[in-house]
Amino acid sequence: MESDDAGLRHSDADTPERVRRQLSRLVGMTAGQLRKAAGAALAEVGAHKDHFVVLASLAEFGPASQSRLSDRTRVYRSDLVAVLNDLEAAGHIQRAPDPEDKRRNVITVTAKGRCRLGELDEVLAGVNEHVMAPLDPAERDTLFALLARVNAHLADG
Amino acid sequence: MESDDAGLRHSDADTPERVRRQLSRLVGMTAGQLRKAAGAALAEVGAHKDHFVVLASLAEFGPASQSRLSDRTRVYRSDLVAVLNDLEAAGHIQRAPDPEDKRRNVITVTAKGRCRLGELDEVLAGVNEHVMAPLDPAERDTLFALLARVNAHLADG
DNA sequence: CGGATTTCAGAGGCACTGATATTA
DNA sequence: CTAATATCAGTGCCTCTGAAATCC
Repeated sequence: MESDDAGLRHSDADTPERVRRQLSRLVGMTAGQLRKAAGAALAEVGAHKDHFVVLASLAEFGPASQSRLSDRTRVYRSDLVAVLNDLEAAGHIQRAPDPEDKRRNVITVTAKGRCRLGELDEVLAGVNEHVMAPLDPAERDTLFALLARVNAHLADG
Repeated sequence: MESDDAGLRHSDADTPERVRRQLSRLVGMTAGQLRKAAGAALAEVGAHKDHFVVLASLAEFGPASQSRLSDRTRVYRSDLVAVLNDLEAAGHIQRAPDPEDKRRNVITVTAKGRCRLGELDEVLAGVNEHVMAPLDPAERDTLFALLARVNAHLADG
């Protein structure tokens, strides 16, 4: 079908084919736009990408130390500190010293935090809907599946 | 078919579904990995992403002022200066004052520059092959087309 | 002692803005 | 005077590294 490569041809008349066939460029440009869209939407409600990820991980998998949270969310330990400071100041999480190991903090999501998570989830659902508007449901699944395969392949090697 | 969402399920057991269904996260992670792969491969031959883009644009569309080059490549005017300094020092391009408008420099790719472009193209072709290894040709086309459509849609709005 | 955890301080890449000097 | 060009300086976001302090 012609529509398969229509997107490619319509993209940049000023971009050489050599450049256009670089997946890294196309993915990079798209990532930048998505980051901007999600970042702006979250900023409107005073939130950040990592706030959402951390709250979601705590809500779904339960309390954890900062180290384990870092592993689960792929937010670096160093950066996690500021994120947790924000969430704690807003009353969305609680930081309590672990009685069994005084090196650790046990992070727990509060009721207010779960509410906040719902709010951020709605905001991001709106962004997702806007971003994937040109794709029908089957195409969205396909896009996710293809990206996930490339992603998993690169994570291994 | 089950294989359609297999990639999704196999991705992160530690990642909440709320997070996993954010396209911005999946695209962002993939972009990071691709950037690393391409960046490392180019660094091995002493090159940079923008060197390739600039050489390709000059080779395909001919000489241009820095301002026009910036428009064509989407490399900012400010950042383009350093890129052109590198390329000029290596003898890959020539910077000559425009006789018709003394504000402008006319940038021309040299024979050595065309040779360099071929070299970088091969390097990046290898990266592309490695990165898209798990996808068959039809899937690669589909991925490009879907991303291009999302991309074009976001570029408009 | 070696090893894990939290924290801070900072490097480096990329996208982007602002100011300045020069010339049209 | 205005507009455009090349250049330089610097901001902000994100990924990631290194080191210090505390505790096992």
